[in-house]
Amino acid sequence: MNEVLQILKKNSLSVTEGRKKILELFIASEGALAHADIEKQTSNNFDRVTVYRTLQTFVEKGIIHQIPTTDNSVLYALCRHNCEQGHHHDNHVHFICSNCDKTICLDDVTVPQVKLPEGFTPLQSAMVVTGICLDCA
Amino acid sequence: MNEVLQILKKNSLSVTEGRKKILELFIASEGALAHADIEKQTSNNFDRVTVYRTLQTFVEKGIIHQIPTTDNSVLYALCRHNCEQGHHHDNHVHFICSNCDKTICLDDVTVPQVKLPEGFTPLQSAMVVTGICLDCA
DNA sequence: GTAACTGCAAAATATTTGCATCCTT
DNA sequence: AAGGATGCAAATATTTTGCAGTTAC
Repeated sequence: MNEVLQILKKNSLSVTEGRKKILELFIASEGALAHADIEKQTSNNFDRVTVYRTLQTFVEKGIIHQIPTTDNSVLYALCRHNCEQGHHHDNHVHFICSNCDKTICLDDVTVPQVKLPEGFTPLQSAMVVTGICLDCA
Repeated sequence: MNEVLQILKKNSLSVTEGRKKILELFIASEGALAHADIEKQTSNNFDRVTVYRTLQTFVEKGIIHQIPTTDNSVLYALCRHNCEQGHHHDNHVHFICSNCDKTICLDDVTVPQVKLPEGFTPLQSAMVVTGICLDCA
């Protein structure tokens, strides 16, 4: 059984063309995708609304996670490790290339712990590094 | 001369009611503000478009910076240290309280360096920690 | 007086919702 | 067959742009 089917089955989602196609895009892409990217590559096949709803479902199920950005776009990427429904373990660093604008999940770079001031309790950390990526160096 | 005027003068911006009011909001707020927050607190005085343009100007001048979030909102906060036009030094950690939803700049907690894979050159780092804040503990 | 800032109107974009129809299981 | 997923239309929300009038310096 291929990866796409496995993921959908595991999360008890029905297997539909739209979900398969969008999952394939994520698997094919090294990095993260914006809603617009996905829409562009599926517009002949699916409605924009379907893309919205599919992404929302995937986030809820813990299949993809959202990546923080400073502009007002939202980026999504596959959860590679340990994500369960309602409880993301998205503790790797994201890298945004200021040259090619691609966002890359550095799965092997974990977000370091920081010491917070007295009284603050951390639950989750996210880190985004901007710079020049491997391909643009 | 008060702080608001100082900031505007230093960045050679003309002193207008809108800019003064918005800057005051930032200074009064411990944390970060969303466009919607600002609009809510100024809607009797200023047009929504003015808020957009003022925030944009402030970001360009390095007076405020944008904070990455995972939902698709954009948050802004005053740059306390060393920000110059076109070159933000926004290297402190941001804390988002999952209880009260406030975003707080932890100015004294600097973003740690991470070791990136071969070939990646970092230029800037941002870090967002989610958890329970001082007031909600 | 001049350049810059603002408000208003409107365009362009992005997101959400309702409902009828179709597909997966 | 039944529940869930999709497409379409339309309602909302968000952001941008143009231009005329006003304000700061």
